[in-house]
Amino acid sequence: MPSDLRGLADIDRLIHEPARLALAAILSVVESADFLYLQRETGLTKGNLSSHLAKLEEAGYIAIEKTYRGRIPLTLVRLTDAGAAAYRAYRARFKKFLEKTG
Amino acid sequence: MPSDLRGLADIDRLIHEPARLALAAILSVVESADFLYLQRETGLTKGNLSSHLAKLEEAGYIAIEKTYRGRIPLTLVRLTDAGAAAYRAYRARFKKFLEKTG
DNA sequence: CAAACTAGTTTGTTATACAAACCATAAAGG
DNA sequence: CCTTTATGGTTTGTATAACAAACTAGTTTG
Repeated sequence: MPSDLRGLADIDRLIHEPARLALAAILSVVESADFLYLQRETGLTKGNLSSHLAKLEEAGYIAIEKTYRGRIPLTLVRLTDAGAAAYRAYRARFKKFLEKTG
Repeated sequence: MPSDLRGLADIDRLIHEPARLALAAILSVVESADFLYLQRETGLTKGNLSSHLAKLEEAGYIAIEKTYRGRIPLTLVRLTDAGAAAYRAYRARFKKFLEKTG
């Protein structure tokens, strides 16, 4: 039991943050999503979404592809394998916590 | 589904923080605990434990009683009703997220 | 009586999340 | 045209935050 609690300390903070957790949850089921879709779904401002995406990209959890729809810029985001694995691990870790402390 | 994700944004950050989540988990099952016991269980330094406890106390989630064991100071901590309710709500919220995004 | 231990708190640094301002391009209106 | 208005973002600034390290105060031990 104690070890389960201490384990919380080294949970993946990158995914633990609610905004990014929501992003991971969306991206885990959609192949890819564009910036504005993510903004609508999460309710984040553009600024915050941009910086959260930057962090996830730095970590290698997502890949960002900047392209165009016609001549309007379009930013496509998808979860990398590493990102999907991190998300799964996070969920498993948290689920275990909820069960053990049920 | 979107509404479930946006709901993450207003999850209780005070409890969401892993160190405090561990504290809440412990306190939810022990009636009361002293400072050093909490430190051992969580693996936190005294400084961090002290400041996390201060935050939980400010929020009214815990009550701190400073007393003595012989002539050695002893800090006893227990979850308030509000704290217990917040912890339950947090768990319920997160459990729902895990289920919906399963 | 000095060293070391117990039980914490205060202080300082670094990182983080969020909001607001900014920038570039494109379509629309007069 | 050319100047608003909308689209699609990025950069910048600020207030909180977590964490570690230093400090305080009293106590026991050698």
